[in-house]
Amino acid sequence: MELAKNFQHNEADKKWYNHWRDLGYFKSTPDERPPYTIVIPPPNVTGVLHMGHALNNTVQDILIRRAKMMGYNTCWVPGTDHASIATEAKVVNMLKERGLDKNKMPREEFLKYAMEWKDKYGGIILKQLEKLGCACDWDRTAFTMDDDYYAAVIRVFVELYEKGHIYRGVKMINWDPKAKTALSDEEVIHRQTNSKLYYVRYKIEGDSDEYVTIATVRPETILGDTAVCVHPEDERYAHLKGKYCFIPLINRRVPIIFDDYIDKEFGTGALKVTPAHDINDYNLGIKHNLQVVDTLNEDGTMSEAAQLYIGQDRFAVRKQIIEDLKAIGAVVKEEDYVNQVGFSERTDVVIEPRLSMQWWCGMQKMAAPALDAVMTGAVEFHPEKFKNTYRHWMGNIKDWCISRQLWWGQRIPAWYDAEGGLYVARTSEEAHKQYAAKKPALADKNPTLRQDDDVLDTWFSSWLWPMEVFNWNRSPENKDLKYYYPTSTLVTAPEIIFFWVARMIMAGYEFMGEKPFDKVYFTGIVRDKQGRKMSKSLGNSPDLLQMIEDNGADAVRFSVIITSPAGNDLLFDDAQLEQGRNFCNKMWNAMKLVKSWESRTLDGMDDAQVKFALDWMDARLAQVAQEVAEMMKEFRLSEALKTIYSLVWNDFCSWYLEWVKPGMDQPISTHVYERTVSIYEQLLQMLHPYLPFITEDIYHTLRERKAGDDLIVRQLPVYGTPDANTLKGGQMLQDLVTAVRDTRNKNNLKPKDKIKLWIDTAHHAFYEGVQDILRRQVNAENIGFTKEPKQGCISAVVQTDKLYIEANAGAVDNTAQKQQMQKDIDYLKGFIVSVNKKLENEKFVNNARPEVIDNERKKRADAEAKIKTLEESLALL
RNA sequence: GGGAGCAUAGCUCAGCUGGUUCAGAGCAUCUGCCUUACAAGCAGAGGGUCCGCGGUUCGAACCCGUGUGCUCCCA
Repeated sequence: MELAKNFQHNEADKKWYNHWRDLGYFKSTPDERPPYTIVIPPPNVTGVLHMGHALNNTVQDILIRRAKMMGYNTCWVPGTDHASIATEAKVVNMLKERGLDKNKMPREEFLKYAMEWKDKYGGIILKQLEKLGCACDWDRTAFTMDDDYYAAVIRVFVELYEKGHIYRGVKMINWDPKAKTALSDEEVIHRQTNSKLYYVRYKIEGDSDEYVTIATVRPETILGDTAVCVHPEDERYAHLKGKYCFIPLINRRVPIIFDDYIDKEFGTGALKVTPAHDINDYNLGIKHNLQVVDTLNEDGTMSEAAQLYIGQDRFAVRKQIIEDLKAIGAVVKEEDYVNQVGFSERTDVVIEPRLSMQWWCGMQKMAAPALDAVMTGAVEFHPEKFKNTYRHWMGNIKDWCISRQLWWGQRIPAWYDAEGGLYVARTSEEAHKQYAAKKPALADKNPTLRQDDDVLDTWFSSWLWPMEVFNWNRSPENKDLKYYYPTSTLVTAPEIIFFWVARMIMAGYEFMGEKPFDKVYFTGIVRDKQGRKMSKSLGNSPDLLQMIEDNGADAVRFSVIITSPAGNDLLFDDAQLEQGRNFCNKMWNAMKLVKSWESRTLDGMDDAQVKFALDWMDARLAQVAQEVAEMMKEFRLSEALKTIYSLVWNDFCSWYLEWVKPGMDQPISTHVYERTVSIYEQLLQMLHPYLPFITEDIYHTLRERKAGDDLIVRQLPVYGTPDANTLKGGQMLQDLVTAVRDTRNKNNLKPKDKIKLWIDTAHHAFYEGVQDILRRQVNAENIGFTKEPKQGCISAVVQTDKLYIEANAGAVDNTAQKQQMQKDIDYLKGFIVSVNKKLENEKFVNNARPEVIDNERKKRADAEAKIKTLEESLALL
């Protein structure tokens, strides 16, 4: 078979993904093996694959594939999240394009459109994950609005209500005037914003022409002011005790109140109090029994209660009211001011604090075991630093606003009767039963109970994800749930530690009595070369699918992992993509080389000459396997990949293959060939979780495989302890080769110029074993041993061995070499001085550990020996 | 305002319990090679005040303090 010049990723990606899937390698059913389970952080149905997903899902795929090769029964559950706000907005837009209006259709009709939209677009992102190579069990694909899932959410709501965790109440909430819904605190993003601080004076009641001046960045809320507050110890205002002032433009008479909540230094020290539109003002209002005037409509326009500007947008009014206040001389001054403004995570509009009746979930009780689990390490966080963040949030946790004024989502299972009575039940029938029990007299009059219009926060459904994807609600004792739960590892972004991770842990303990996962690995954030977060608005997010198409999934995976140290942000750069591509090419070429030997094998050849290479490569494999295992335990994926990369490129390609390479058209020992193939297979195994496609492809190209012999399921071998001497010998051999090549370079000897190499060494046995390799690697005609300096040769030193290079070339210029040797000698002498200082220091000898002292002595002895060798060689030059 | 983290080669980062064979890797750069798998390559090389200052210690990239700069989270 003629092999392609390069790895053809387009064909291979498709071919092997289908192969794995069709043979059922992604599927999992409980058996006697230990499980390794991951539930995908469900991407939003509205989304398309971006770099963040690429990183997150590549990490999960690596963990899954590695676990698969280590004998675990791996189960990676994919799925999507219904994303209440985002999806509803998309569907509303779609309707608008078709000339339809959500507000003019019944709820059921809207939901039909929404479901239609979800069916059409909701699966796109999962299809894209296939392109990346994700080994998900597609038969288990879940969705947070599936019927069973929906029922689970309702059940949880009812149970928590019955336990007293869930309640209904009026509180200050974060209102999104675009989506026209309440949001939880976590859905508000605070951003530094350039604003203006306006100083406005309010006339004091009475005959005198006295004013009190307040400062505000939201002048439109003046119309909702119901007091002015000052500090009780502020002498400037002491005389205003018991007085009233008038809100300008509308002349509302409001009291001047005193409270030590006030910061005397801020603004004028006098605060306008708007209980309906600021949480702190609201609290002040309760304390001082103030009137509440809600001046905003749900869409962010002014309400009738504002008296002025009714129906105009809040930001237009902000400008207009200042003009109008100026006209009556009420504006004292204005200045630039930088403050934090809350924006909606989904719609990016400015959030309005607003008093509103909503459903709340009490968090304190559920937080306790969840906090404990992470602090004691029952649930491990990687990197550990996130434990701090978690503790801080859990320690200051507030009740969760779970109702949303939307239709797309689980509708709140609460019913109201005509008198305002409330019934929380899983079904309408049950609600009616409750009603009948409570009001038997009215029950047979066929009462109408009205269900709450609102739906639940999406996170109120996704916090059940690790249990509900295994059908907790339908059958809590089912064998999948028992086998796969708690799941093994959750891989997610630190930005949703509160939204999701914390709440899943709470739900796990609350409903399962058990944590949802053993470990959480937080990946970094994907940034561009300049360190900016990748985002749609910046347009700095590359087209991932195109990137996969152009470079292959393996190169993309390589690039996102190689630059992504555990838990740190990832600076994405095309250079890494190229590195990944080059690496694939390198492996392909190595395969071609090995393949070219297949037809040249010869039984019974004497392979003593290359035995060292085989032993050394085996030792390196064992060593790296051990290192990689350690790194993977700590989620140091990037380091693990770097280590394997270097093993493949340097150890295997640059050294090993050269060491065993037969001469032009020469045969290769069958034994050496077989061992080489086996070594390559082991490298492929090690690498497979990171670069699944090319490794599987090479695995099958390397030799014919029986059905079912696929790399994805081939079990990793168990390696013994690598032989330290062999490893040391390999290093020595490499040092020798490099030293001779360097010397040749420095003396202008061309690679083709033949040399003779003489060695003065005490380690004959070692050289016997590697002589032939060394000879070929430095292109020497002959290697001999000597005890005497070789006159007329170029000399070099490796450790304490002296090398003499006899070249036919003309006069050699050894000035540079002399300088280098002298430099080395000087360095070593300095080194010995510092070691001696230590060894002569009584405090060091008395305090340091014995092995440290021994090591220092050994360093000194080694350095002395080396100096001696160097000096002798130098004298010769 | 509260909390967390970071600062090491041009860039991205390693450097676990302090011990000059410990100042490292990859990429980039430079030099020489179209050497019989690979120029998407091979062989070599250069490159650092380990952010500043102070302290602890026989000894500090590493520990402590402090300053500066940056990032993130929370209010």
